[in-house]
Amino acid sequence: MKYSNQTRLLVAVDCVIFGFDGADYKLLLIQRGFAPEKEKWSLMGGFIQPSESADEAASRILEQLTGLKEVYMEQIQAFSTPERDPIERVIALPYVALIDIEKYKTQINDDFHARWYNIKSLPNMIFDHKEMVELALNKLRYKAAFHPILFELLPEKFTLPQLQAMYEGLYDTKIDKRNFTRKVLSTNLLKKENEKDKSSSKKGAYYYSLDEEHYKENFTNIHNFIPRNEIPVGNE
Amino acid sequence: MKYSNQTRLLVAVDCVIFGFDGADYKLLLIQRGFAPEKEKWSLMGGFIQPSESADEAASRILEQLTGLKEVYMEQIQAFSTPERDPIERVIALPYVALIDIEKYKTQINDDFHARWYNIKSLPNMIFDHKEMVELALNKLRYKAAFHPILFELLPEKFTLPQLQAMYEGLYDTKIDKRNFTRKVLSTNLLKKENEKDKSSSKKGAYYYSLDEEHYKENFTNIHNFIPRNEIPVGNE
DNA sequence: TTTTAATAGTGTAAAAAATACAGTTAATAA
DNA sequence: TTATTAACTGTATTTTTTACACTATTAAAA
Repeated sequence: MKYSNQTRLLVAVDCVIFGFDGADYKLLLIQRGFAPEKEKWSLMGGFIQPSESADEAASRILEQLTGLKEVYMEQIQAFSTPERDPIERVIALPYVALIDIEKYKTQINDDFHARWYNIKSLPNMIFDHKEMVELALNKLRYKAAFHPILFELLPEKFTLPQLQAMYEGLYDTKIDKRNFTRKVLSTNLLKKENEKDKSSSKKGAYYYSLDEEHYKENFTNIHNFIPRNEIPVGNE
Repeated sequence: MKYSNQTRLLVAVDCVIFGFDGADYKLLLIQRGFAPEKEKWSLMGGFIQPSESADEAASRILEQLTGLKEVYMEQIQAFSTPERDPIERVIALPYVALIDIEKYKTQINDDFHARWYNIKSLPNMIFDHKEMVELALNKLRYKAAFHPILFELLPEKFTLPQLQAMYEGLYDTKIDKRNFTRKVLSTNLLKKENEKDKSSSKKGAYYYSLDEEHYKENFTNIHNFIPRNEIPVGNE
């Protein structure tokens, strides 16, 4: 038994995969292997299969490209205009994924000719993928203003200067070091390690790591790492 | 030309339509007119047609039931588990809609046997519609904590006690009247009218209305009408 | 006419949070 | 030993938020 006289459509998920390399935000793009727009740059995506939910499809597709499982992903608004794909109508469910850029470097799947692009100089992309990236970035800026999601971009151990650079990069602003440190440490989300990162200064900066338990418990709480006047006007 | 060897699916939008009657939040439900689950309560929904986007479908479906156009609507996360509809797989895109309950009362479309239910005593609903409502409520609570969206539920003229009752109802809490008034008026979103609502007190409460221009300009800004400790842990 | 009752309206002091701001420390390299 | 470079740290001020209670208005009742 089926619903009759209704049109069925292709439904795809597209992964907007962000990384942070210590200085810049990067987006992982692939070179599309098939027509139309063969060899143009594209988000990694795929059609939802009969056996899987959208979340499962997104995880599958992310793993296919990066080898990574259990990645922080979040669905954003569907893209659904009838003509967005010239071949055939496809409803796209975009997912924002935040990964530790180092974890991907080890596992390059050459099948897709993937490449990290600086988000400030993105290539032309197929269809409406650029819009998806813009929406994803707005969402990320909005959400990161209140929730500590950016930690997903960092390796297990990181320094406060790295953390601050990550926030400064996302909002393209300078934040006062003393105020930033105070706010971050007051959340008790971080544990100080007895080890320094000497790679970027003579003095060296202490490593910190996430207090995983506290992090999970307080993930959905409202935090405020960035100054009031840098909080973006909200797209969500 | 088509994408080959891919499964096409039905895609529906479902409208989670909220109203506020001065005391309680209400949800507009319909009695499903066809199998399966005929006569069970359901969100108003429908399949996306070939010519329309999801947003357009949601607007069409909302108008079909309520007669209202240009209603505040927002898409929330897709529901996509393969078995959610027993007849056939359907991907559902739920939309939250906020309407002035008075505007609907005048235009009851009897075809759907629609009814307002208090959100505190919802009937059994088909499929996963209850989950959609829960998700929509969480989203509403979260968003309304930072953005002045609840005004969409009020008529053109409303009083401060009404406004406060609406916020208190959503968060199921009591808010200090003086602090609430100060915060609300400091946004300059409201214009005081020279007229009182005498229906709920002898003294009468002054009507206020939205300063439409200021409202639209500041809609996406971050506001804070509710006390810090009532801000919900975030689902978004 | 006076009293009662019920809700609307209003201000201030204290606490908490956010901001602005600059000198000292540590370690390597010269 | 000195110079260089980035990490680290504290306080005073401003802004925001909170806590808290009495007066005003008017219709209805006495």
